[in-house]
Amino acid sequence: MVVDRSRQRQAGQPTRRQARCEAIWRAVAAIPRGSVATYGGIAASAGYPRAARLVGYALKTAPDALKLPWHRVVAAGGRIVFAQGSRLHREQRRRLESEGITVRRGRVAVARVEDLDALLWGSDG
DNA sequence: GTTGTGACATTAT
DNA sequence: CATAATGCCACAA
Repeated sequence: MVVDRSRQRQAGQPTRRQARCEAIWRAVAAIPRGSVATYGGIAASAGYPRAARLVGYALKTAPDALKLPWHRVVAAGGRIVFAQGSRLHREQRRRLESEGITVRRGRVAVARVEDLDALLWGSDG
């Protein structure tokens, strides 16, 4: 049995990044309509706690064909990560309000977002 | 191998 | 509430 520490991955196998991105994409796709989740919550739901930044990377590189509900992903405290006035900010706000979620001063008008992403991992929703 | 950066989070000040 | 410092994972130079 050969032991190649430097190149464990076989040719054609998915890279770590790809595997993580796929898990993250699935977690994002699982966000119920009308709810919002945090980057950290998605990372945890995907099985990678503390990988909130990776969620951002995954969303940025996500193929449009997946039609992911990226607008349901907000930062801790329900804040929209995009700068107010930016195109993506208005886009996300518009999509959220389209689902009945109110946005005030760059934040979703949800009492506790943590409770929401908490129901994502544990409860059936 | 080091440094800088990014759709982030947490903690300290 | 605003800033700064760390931690986190992955990528680009």
